[in-house]
Amino acid sequence: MADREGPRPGGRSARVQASVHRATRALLARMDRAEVTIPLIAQEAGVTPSTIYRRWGELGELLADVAVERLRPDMVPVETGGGRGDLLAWAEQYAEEMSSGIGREMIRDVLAAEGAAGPRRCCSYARQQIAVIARRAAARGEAFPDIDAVLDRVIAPILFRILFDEALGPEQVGGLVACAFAAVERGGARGRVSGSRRTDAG
Amino acid sequence: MADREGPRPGGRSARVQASVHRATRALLARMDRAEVTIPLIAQEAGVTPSTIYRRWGELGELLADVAVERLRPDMVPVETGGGRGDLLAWAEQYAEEMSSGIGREMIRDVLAAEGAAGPRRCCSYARQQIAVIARRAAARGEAFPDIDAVLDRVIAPILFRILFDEALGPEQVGGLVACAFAAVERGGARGRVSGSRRTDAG
DNA sequence: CTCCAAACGCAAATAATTTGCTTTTAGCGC
DNA sequence: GCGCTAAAAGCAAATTATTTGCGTTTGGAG
Repeated sequence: MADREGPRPGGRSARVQASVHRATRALLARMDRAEVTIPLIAQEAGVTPSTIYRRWGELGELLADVAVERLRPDMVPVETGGGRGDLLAWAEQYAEEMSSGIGREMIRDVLAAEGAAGPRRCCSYARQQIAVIARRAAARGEAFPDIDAVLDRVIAPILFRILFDEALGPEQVGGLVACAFAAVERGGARGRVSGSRRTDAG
Repeated sequence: MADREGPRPGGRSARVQASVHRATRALLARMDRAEVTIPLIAQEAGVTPSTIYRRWGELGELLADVAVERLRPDMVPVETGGGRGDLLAWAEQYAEEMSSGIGREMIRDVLAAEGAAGPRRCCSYARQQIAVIARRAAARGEAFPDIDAVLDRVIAPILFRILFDEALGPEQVGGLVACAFAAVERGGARGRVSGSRRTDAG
């Protein structure tokens, strides 16, 4: 649970980063994304543009940085009494948040950035949330699909439809959750059909 | 099957568009994406930058335009004798192409552009290819999953892993195809678990 | 053939990005 | 606590990209 990559929280560097992030969020809320520029953000943050250029390189990297931070889950998944209900509730909320205009923009910002670090962090956020639900289910002795099966069968379709087609509604998310559970309830095994996969959670 | 959105093929407008596209592809092949700029493309295409700015607005739009065109399938899915084999072969090739460096870049370019038209076109390309396979299977009297089920269970995980995590190998793609067929072979019904969805292909 | 509107070229004006150099500041050994 | 050092920030000039107004070309319609 490292705070940020800066040297020390409280130092000037951290202060600048926080200020730039805050300014970016403020501008993003106030105006269209296409009109947000680095000089604008710099002015809003009370910082010179070259500072931002040197630190982030280009606008896309900064937007991705801000988006990843906003995408970090801030709550524990709600408890409904059963693993399936937990997953359904979480997935429905996830789909709704990601389908919103701002959610879609954040995902695209994360994907547009140069490296693969941002997308992976988002993936690991989802993994962590699902892991919490899975752990609770296991503690109750319930069957629960493998985390990667949930990623493939629930998260992947949700994001795919948002990015490439049209966002799914709650009912269709329910179908995905049912599909994820179908395999577990059929065989005694985990939900995954094919070969092994690493099980790290980020 | 419209050719392009231009007025007429052969007109000046179409010639310019073709030249710009060609120049973009050439530069993309020759140098890093981060170094490709509109003035550079204009020079390579023998066109003034303002033409590109007025037509595409920004680099991202042009890159997306070029990427969508490159993503358009240029072959009919190979026939293996059965729908399942057809789907497996097609999905494996699709996963491999999309996992490559250039494939990943094209997907990201398409997603980064402003409107939703690019991503939708890519989605409909996949739909069309799957529809071809499904039609062949139907002609043979075989059971075959609903196209949307294939999108959710095969395409979505493939793209999700490429974009957010780590690309799947052929073996794992096989697992996805098996999953898509599991529901069809279980019930007599289509592969989809939940409510209705539009069935347009394009 | 002539006209019209859309698309292009050109060049000036504006805005963004890069860069060299100076100044500030956090972390560290004394 | 006190200076030292290196990383990060500020500043301003230089470069590069983007926008824009206006004249010219061109494809299509009457």
